[in-house]
Amino acid sequence: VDTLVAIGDFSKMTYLSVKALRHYHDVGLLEPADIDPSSGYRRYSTSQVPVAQAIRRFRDLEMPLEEIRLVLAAPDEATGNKALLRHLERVQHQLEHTQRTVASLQEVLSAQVDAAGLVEIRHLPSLSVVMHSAQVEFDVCSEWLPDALQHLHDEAAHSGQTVAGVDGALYADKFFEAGLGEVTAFVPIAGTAGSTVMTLSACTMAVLTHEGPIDDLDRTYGALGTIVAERGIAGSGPIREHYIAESRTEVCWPVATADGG
Amino acid sequence: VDTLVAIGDFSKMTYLSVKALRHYHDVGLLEPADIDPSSGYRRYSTSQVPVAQAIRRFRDLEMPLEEIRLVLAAPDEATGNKALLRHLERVQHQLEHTQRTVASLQEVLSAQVDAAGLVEIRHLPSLSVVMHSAQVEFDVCSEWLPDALQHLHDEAAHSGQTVAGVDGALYADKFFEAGLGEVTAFVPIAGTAGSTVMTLSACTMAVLTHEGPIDDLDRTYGALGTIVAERGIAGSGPIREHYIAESRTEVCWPVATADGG
DNA sequence: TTGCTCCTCACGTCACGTGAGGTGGC
DNA sequence: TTGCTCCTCACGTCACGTGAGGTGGC
Repeated sequence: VDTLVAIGDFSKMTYLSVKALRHYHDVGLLEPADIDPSSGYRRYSTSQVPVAQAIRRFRDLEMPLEEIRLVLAAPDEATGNKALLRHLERVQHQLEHTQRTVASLQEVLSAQVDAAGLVEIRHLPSLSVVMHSAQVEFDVCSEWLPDALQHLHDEAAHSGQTVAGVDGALYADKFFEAGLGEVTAFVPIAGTAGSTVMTLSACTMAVLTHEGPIDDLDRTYGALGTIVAERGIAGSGPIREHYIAESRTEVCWPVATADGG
Repeated sequence: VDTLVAIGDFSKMTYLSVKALRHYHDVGLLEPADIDPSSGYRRYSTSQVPVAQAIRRFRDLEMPLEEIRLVLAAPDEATGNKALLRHLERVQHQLEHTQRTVASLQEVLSAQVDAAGLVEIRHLPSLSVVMHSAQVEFDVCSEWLPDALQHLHDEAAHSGQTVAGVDGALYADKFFEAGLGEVTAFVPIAGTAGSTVMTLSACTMAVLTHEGPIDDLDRTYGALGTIVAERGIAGSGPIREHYIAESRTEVCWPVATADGG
């Protein structure tokens, strides 16, 4: 009942290149309905047109072939839709990020911020916190962090602990340098350490407050790192951020102290 | 006067991974300010922070490294901005396309269009036209075609020719099958062939009218190709489109005729 | 002196694209 | 019979990432 067509015709019906179709066959994403045993010619059924067009749309949304395979092979529609929606959310975030990047590009191309007078060397006292650490990819951190902080707040409320300060996070060097590393979300808690409450030890850091769109946070990192390097006071340890308000973030850069802290 | 920092610190100041920084050095996009001759250690100047951050933003916008190099190496600002704006236009188109794709995804995932009753076998008479052919990439055709048609209209007006029909284009098989092939834009002209006016010879084609968003044009191709294949009337030659109105396109698929036309 | 940072290959990844060289179908 | 379509390798591309194996700096 199905009509079979050669790969060239199927290409025109789906807007997928012949090379792409052969690749999808190789990786088992879209198998031809039939293969001529003597010539090896692929024959596609016209009933495969819709799935091929769906694949093309997924690829237009930059969905990886493996994810497309999962969506198409989902045992039920709910499972497939869940994976699809997760990807669409990511696309949506990417879209918004791109638009903000375009909007702020001119500003960024102008000269570097001069923030020398705004950097403050601050002794941060030790702090009782609930915390959660994980290996996080740079690209997904902006999705991971709010979830992690929300969880910490929920747990604190649930166990009757009192939040006693502003949310924050620690970022291992590798997180920046390799694009993947340990990130620790923390929420300050009143009282002293116990089974769930940990202590962040005191340290001295150079602090610069970032105000404005979070996409420009790198500019504050650049300005702060520059000043620490110019003064020759670089220390070691994770970078720390304090989330004062929606568009107000303190960036804390480790500096060396006389006592080696 | 410049302060030099190691690659790890520069990574944190710019949000570029160490691997990316080394790669940019290898390809000559961003050279360290200094390289230790004995150890090979790269040293970056804090004054390089802004250009590195600009590179990161360009990459966020998927600008290829070669294009970034051109923007950064532009002899004057106008030249660089021109290349940048061209890319931003492409990004903007991509953004809009992605948003339309997301919006129409549900619809597309439903069953294939049944257009059997709407396909018409039509004998297209020979036609006097002004035309322009070029090798066009699939991805840029929607930008190329309006320009090409506009040029043809301008030339026709300039040489006193009368437009006598609706704009159209021919698409070689390779355009779809290899993602790159000959596309011919044409505008019908009153009168007969001369030095600039050519003749499209008569042919018989299966015609299906696409209505609605242009992003769904593949669905009409799929439906039309399916019907031609099912009836076993496939012919050869380029596919032809007629641009009747803003969201109304006739798709013409070559069919075989008794006389071999 | 001990780690830690940094170095250079060499190879892998992802989704195809690019030929080369050859056979099958109408 | 002649092209034209289709086939299978093998390798290239782009922008890095992933180790392996080793040296330098504080």
